[in-house]
Amino acid sequence: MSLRLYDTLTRTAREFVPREPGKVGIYLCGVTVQAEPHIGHLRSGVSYDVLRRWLGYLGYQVTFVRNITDIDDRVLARSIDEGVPWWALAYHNERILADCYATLGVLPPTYEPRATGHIPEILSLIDVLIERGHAYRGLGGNGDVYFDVRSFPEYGALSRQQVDHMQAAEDGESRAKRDPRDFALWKAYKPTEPADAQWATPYGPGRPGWHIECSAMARRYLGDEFDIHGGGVDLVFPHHENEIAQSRAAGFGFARHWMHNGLLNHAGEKMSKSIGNVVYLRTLIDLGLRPVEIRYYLALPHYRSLIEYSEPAIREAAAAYQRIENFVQRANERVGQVTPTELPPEFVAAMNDDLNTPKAIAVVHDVVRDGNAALADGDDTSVREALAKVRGMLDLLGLDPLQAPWVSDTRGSREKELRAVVERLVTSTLEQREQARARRDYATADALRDQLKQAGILVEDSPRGPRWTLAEGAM
RNA sequence: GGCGGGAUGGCCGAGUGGCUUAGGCAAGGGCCUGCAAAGCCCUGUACGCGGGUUCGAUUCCCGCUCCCGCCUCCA
Repeated sequence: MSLRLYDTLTRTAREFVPREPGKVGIYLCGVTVQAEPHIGHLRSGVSYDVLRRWLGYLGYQVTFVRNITDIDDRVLARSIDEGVPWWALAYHNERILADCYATLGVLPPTYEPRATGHIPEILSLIDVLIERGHAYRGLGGNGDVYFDVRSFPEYGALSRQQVDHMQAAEDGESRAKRDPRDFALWKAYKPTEPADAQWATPYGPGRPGWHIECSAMARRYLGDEFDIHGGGVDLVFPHHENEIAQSRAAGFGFARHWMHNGLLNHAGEKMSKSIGNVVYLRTLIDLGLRPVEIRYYLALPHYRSLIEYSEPAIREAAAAYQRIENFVQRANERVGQVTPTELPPEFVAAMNDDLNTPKAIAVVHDVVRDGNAALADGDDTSVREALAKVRGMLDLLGLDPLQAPWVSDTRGSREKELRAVVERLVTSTLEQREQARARRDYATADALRDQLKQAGILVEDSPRGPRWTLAEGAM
């Protein structure tokens, strides 16, 4: 069974055929680091992380490039507002972004290039476009360089727009353009911008336009042609359309497959700083949600569907994840480490069908149910089998509770010792409780259980004796 | 105005021309338990509205309503 992925260019789910057998190159439009990322940005990160893990499962060697836009109008504007250097602002937010990704278990990309680190690549691409007659210097010598949309007949193919039907941008530079729809490859330095936000070039001092960096960096790390290009649906036009125009007009094959994730809305609108409806990762953590639960929430709906954020919905997702996690913990206590087994075919089929994670997770729940029944029946063979399957599936979604980063690393800390101490204390109390239960002194038994609960420890009885866990929010 | 996506049971969320019509959360009933927790079993009977195609449509076609996104910075 082969992987089928929806391709925005053809508007169909197509079989994924790598350019080179066994290898996949992916370019994902990352984030402009003008501010702290919100969970909408992070959703995109999680979606493509699942894709990447799945490609790895299918045996591909994945080169995953996710860029950082560290200079653009907004970064500069904000740096002036805040009175900090634009590069300091960008780096500060880049660190927060990296931290958020790590918190949600998003694997680091193979490369994470920054726009400002690729000025030479950008300039040489612009040169090629000028040479080939697809770009020109701003009329009247304004120092900008524009892409000539009319020179590229395919323009509009991705977004299915026709140049003539587009609303012309009414920016101040329109008089310097041959056509109002032409877009800037290079932007001349303006005195209102930070003095250090400029590079000397044959066209005059300035900085790159937004779209050109992706064309330049994708080529730098993935070559003239590569497998998959991804980003949010809000990037289809103009950003990705312009990338295609730049790269293909320059003579490169560019992306063979276009993927776009759905957005995350809040209060009926797209989450965005300017609308003011943003929710941050830390907001959710302050709500008592654990990162793994947040990841589950973001990974559960199909990547192309819209998520309308709401607190009840994310809490519900947390409860659903806990059900899975409960099984994994219990089963692990019973049978311990399991050897990886083949994944359920329904799971594989769902993932191969344009990454149908809701269906795939339904399979996880099905196996969890069987596993719970096996646990109740004391059928360790079946428990072991179910656990291996569940953990295998969860691992590909980045949700295995027994895998990093969800298990705490106690190496070199005293936490391990602390745990051992708690273990001894709880065990001793539980022994007293068992003695009380044995003599049918339930008042004492219940008092001991309540005492532990007060301390944040939940006790459950089973035919195999009591079991304890840390209560939710025991901190 | 142009281009796209969507409306599924109390809620979240897949999916399908008919067959026992995902999965989860919540709810009710049962089992298990000293009680509880966890778990297992059972129950609900949904596809925005109006037409059409069809033996049969939630699923295909047409129209309508409403929502979201893009066309300006945007994952």
